[in-house]
Order: sequence, then C-alpha cells, then structure tokens
Amino acid sequence: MSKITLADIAKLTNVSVSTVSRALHDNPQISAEVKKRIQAVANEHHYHIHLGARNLRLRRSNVIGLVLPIEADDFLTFANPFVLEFIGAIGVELRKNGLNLMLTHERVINQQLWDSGLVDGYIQLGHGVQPHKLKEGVADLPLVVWGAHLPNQPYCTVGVNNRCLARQAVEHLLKLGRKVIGIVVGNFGEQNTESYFRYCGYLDALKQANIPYDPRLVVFTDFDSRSGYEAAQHLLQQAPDVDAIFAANGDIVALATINAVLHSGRAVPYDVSVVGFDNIDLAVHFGIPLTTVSQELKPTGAQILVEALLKQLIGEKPQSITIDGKLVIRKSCGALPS
Amino acid sequence: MSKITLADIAKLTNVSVSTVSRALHDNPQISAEVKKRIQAVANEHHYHIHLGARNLRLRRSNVIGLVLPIEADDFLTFANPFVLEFIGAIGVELRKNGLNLMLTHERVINQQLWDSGLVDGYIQLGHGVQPHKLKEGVADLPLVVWGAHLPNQPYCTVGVNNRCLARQAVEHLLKLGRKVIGIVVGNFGEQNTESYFRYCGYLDALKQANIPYDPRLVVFTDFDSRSGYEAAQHLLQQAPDVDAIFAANGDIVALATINAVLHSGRAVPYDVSVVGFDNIDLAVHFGIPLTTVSQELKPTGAQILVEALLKQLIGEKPQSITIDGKLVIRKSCGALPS
DNA sequence: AAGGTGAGCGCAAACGATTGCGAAATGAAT
DNA sequence: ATTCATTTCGCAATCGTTTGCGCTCACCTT
Repeated sequence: MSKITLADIAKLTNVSVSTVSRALHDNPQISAEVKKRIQAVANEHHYHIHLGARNLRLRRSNVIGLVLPIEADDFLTFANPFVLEFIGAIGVELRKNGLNLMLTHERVINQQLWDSGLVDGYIQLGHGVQPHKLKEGVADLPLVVWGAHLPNQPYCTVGVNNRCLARQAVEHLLKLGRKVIGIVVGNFGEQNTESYFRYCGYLDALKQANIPYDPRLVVFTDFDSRSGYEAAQHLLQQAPDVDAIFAANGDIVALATINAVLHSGRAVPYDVSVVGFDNIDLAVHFGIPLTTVSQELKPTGAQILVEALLKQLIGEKPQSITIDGKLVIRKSCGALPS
Repeated sequence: MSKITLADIAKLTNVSVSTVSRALHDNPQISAEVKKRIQAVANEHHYHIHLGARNLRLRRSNVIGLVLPIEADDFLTFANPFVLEFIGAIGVELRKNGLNLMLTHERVINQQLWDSGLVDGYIQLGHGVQPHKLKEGVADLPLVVWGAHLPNQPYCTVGVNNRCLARQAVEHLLKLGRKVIGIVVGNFGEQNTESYFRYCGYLDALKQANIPYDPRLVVFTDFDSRSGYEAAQHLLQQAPDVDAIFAANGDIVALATINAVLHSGRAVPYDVSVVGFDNIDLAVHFGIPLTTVSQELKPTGAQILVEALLKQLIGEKPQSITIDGKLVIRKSCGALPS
C-alpha cells in the first residue's frame, strides 16, 4: 500500500486536486456534499498529508532546530543533565505552541541545515561558534541563544546573569563564615563565556569581602564528573585549608566535588561546604542535598525563550532577556564549625 | 538578503538550473571551469541548498522521528533521566549515520506526522499506543520500538529482557540473605508491559526460592521521585519487616526509596537493601551508589537499535533483538547483618 | 429571453531541487 | 568536406501541496 496523494483522491472522486485540498481543509468554497464525499474517500484510503510538500509550498515547516554545542557529538555532552533537561524543557514549550523540535548541532548547521527550509528558526544552547558569524549574508532566520547577553551582539539571548548569581553563591559562603573559598570552573575562552562570568562573580565577591586572590584556589574542569572529581582532588591537595568550594561548572561537578571532599576524609558541609550551579532535578535527591544556583529553566526560562522565538516568527525583534536565577539553599553548605 | 535559489545562481552565471545543480554536486558531466565559476558565485551569495525541496524530489529526508510516550507532553516525563539519556544516545548514533533527529510524540504522529514525508522512519520509546494500530493501512515506514518483543507483534523491537533481569536483581537480594523483599513497580496495563514483566521476574525469583507471595510487599508508583517516595513510605509502613526493596520503575524511584528508608530511621544497605533499574549516569554518584539493572543503552543498545532502523531504510526486515542487560552491583545492597 | 448574480469548482502557476534524455558544440578521423 | 565520437549543457517532467483567478452553470430578475 503505497502513499496516496491528493491527485489520487481527485481521480477517485472525479474532482480536481484543488477541490480535494480545499475539501480536506474544510474550505467554505466547497459544498457540503462534495466535502463529505471527498473526506470519506480520503479516510477510506488513509490519506495523510505530505508535510514536506506543504512546507515547500507554504515556506514554513513548524519545526524549530535545537542547536547543541559542537562538542555535543559524543556521549559526554549528552551526559550533562542540564543539557538534557534543556532539551526536554524546550521540547515541551515548543509543542505547546504547535512546533516540533529537531535536534541538531553546530556542525550540521554550518554544513547544511541553515536556511534549508527544514526549520523555521533556531534555539541554540550557549554562544558556541558565534552565531553572528553564521548569520553573515544569510537570510534572517529567527534565532534565540540561551546564554548571557554580550555587547554588540546581533542576536537575541535569554539567560541568567551568571556573574551576579555566582557572586551571590560565594557571598552565601562568606556569610556562613567561610574564608578559604575555592572555585572549580570551566576553562573559559570565547566559546565559554558562561564560565568566565561565573569566575568574575567569584572574584567580585572576594574583592567585596577584602579577601586577596589566591591562585591555589582556582582549578579548571570540564563538565563531566570524572574531570570534576580530579579537579576537586587537585584543589584539595594544593589548598588543604580550603573550607568551601564553588563548583561553577554544573551540579555534576558539584556532586563529584562532594565525593572528592568526602573521600579526602573531610565532611560536607562542616569541613568543606559546596555550592553548585544549575539546580538539576536530582540535586535535591543527592545524599547531601545540594545548595546550588537555579537558572529557573523550568518552566520560566524555557517559556520566555520560546516566547522570544515566537515573536521573531511573526516578524518582531524581541529584546534579549535576563532571567532571574536564584540561589537554592540546601544542606551541602553550612556554617563554619567554631 | 532573501534566500537565493538554484535559479538565481543560474541567472547570474548564464547557465541552466540543472547545470548549477550538477556543478554544486561535483557531477563529472560539468567541466572544471564552469564548475569553478558556478561554485564561486554560489559561495559569494551564500547559497544554501533548500533541503525541503530536495527531500520532496528525492523522497527522503534523512530525519528520524523519535516518538515519546503520549504522557511525555509535560515536564514529568522529561524529568525521567532514562528518557533523556535515551534521546541523547539515539541522537548521537543517528548523527553518526548522517541522520537528524526530530523529537515528537504519539499524539503528533497520529494527527499529522505519520507518512508526512518529513521523516524517513521512527524510533519509539516503549510500545505506547500499539504501533500496529497506527500502521494499519499505511505505507510501511521503518519503525523500531525500544521495548520487549511481544507475541504476534508486527514491528521490530530492541530492548532488554525485563523479566529475566528483574529476576536476577531479586535473586541477588536473596543471595545476600534478604528474605522479605518488597517491590515498587509501575502500575502495569497494556501501555506499560515493561513494568508487568519486571513484576513477573520478581515473582519468578520468589517462587524459585519458595517464598510465598505477600501482597503487602507490592506497591505501585509512577516514574517520578515524589510518587516513588510515597510508595516506598507506604511499603515501609505496611510491611515494617521488609529487608530489601526492588525499585523496578527506574533509578529515580530507587533513589526516592532510599531516601524513604533513611527517613524511616533505617539504614541502607544494612537494614534495607535497594536495587534499581536503568543504571542512569548518576546512579554511581549517589551518596549511596546504587545497585541497579543496566539496560546497556549507551552505547550498545542505541547502536543496535539504530542499526535495525538502518536496515529497514534499505528495505530489509530486521529481527527483533534482545539486548543483554546486566546487574551492576554497588553499595545500596549488602548482606543481611547477622 | 436576455442579462445579472454568486456559489461551486478547476486551471495552472508557484515552491526549489533532481535527472533522463536529447540537442548542440567541439574536435578528430576519414 | 563529411561523418562520427565525445563532451557539455539545457529542456522539461517530477515530487505533492496550496491558492489566485477565472470558468461554468443554475437560478433570479426584468
């Protein structure tokens, strides 16, 4: 049983293709009897519209591309719960608006997908390969980036103020009496502005508290738990007096950090307090529930992001928006024992 | 700058559309000079192929639809790490084979997506609304379902033997000396054969060990942690003598179960041992690392699944395949204290 | 009976790319 | 100069759908 088209139904019902099309769309131009006859035949033959053809004709697809960072082409990035939660959250919001989601990543975009007619717009997770480079000389496709707003940035972003939130996290540790505060953070470059801003927020808080900068307390990590564990271990060795750690690269790293602390014979939160970033679903369920910075992705962030995209789809130019994140306090941080 | 098409380039270079098409595909029919000229103009104007149009012509899209259970239209299902890891794992494998992934779910399939020309095939997570009902009278689109192979099932499945694995999990508990083994399991119906098979495996193990069935030890739960926590709490109350719990509905439920046990004043694994299902990435990182059943999704399961789909794409009819899962032993289970 | 009205439907042109087939141009051989 | 082979490229059909515009015909008005 091969695919049946409008033309087939037209033949079967002795009307023209256009009449069939209109009948199936309940167009008032078509009389009730003809409509009924055509719809009966269509049902009988299990007609399904060919969306590809329609999209070509209508020049829209109702599909949004979700662009993951270029490193995402392996299991490692997909092991990052925040990435996965992001996909899920965006998927839900898109569907609420009748849009489908196509998973893709930067390399694909470069090679073929941009302006391909397959998607009506893009959502990109992080700045990654700077989108304005992609946009040069290309028709304006709606695009919203999840991330910080950068100066002179030609595209729309939605995201938290990483610097401010990181500062709040560290201030919380200071308020608890912690004095020797380390940071486990992503190796920042042009591709990873988030980590850089969080690092700045860390510095801001220390400066404000008149605590001098100590390079022993800064170590770098990737986004995975192995890397996070090693980084934390390293930090604990080169600065044994550390009494708090800000795991700025996500809750997985925070979790790994907690494990490293425990395995070094210290207690959490008493000897070393730990604060994470992202507030993934599981953070509350850890053995030691995690104090962490929430990006308020679900549902607020995702809603706002998709809203910004919808505006672009109808031709408006939305402003970049900063989401209000917040510090979620749980048991992985505590007052310094006296 | 609006979109530029083959026709535009043809005009600019004074050749026909077909020549442009061939030149851009490096067809030997076109001379080197003409090719170079055309490609230069194409680059200059940032030509990008319109995949929609090509797909229509070639009648394939290189897109695979990933069909989530119909309940997935909310944040709850997307909060299930196994679902998210599944999406990620499949995404990676598809991309390795030059395929893109479109996220969708059963309702969409029913209404519009099936046979729409937008996707070349489907991967469905779980049996859900029985796919053969969808397939009635519809052209055969490649389809692979992640789940158990059922009798008289007209579609191809890839998945673990839930019954056998569940049995192994419970046998492990028995071997540790546990006698009063509870199960927290999904409310099984036609839509949820997995839970049913796991329940059967639980019964199998008990029968083998000559332990009589005790209804107090069976409680039902959804897939989320709240529901799991309440179920476990309920179990602990109505059977205070329980000394092991099989959380058959996923590691999140297992985690919630551990929390419930701890909060009831009992110790894990000493007073109550807990075993989960799925072996999500985080299971190893929990405060009490989780003994759990791995479905070997990454990378084996995903690879095999995609392979089966690829076979269908080239016209073959692959057999359903049973993945070898395995019990991963960690610290949430231990010998009964004497 | 001639002309007017409007409902109901069909024609054909898009949408952008691919490709078989055949035409034209070129060069070589006779 | 004619024939033949070869290269190079264009015509036109095709994929399935949508939609502006115009055609047909029944019915109503004078």
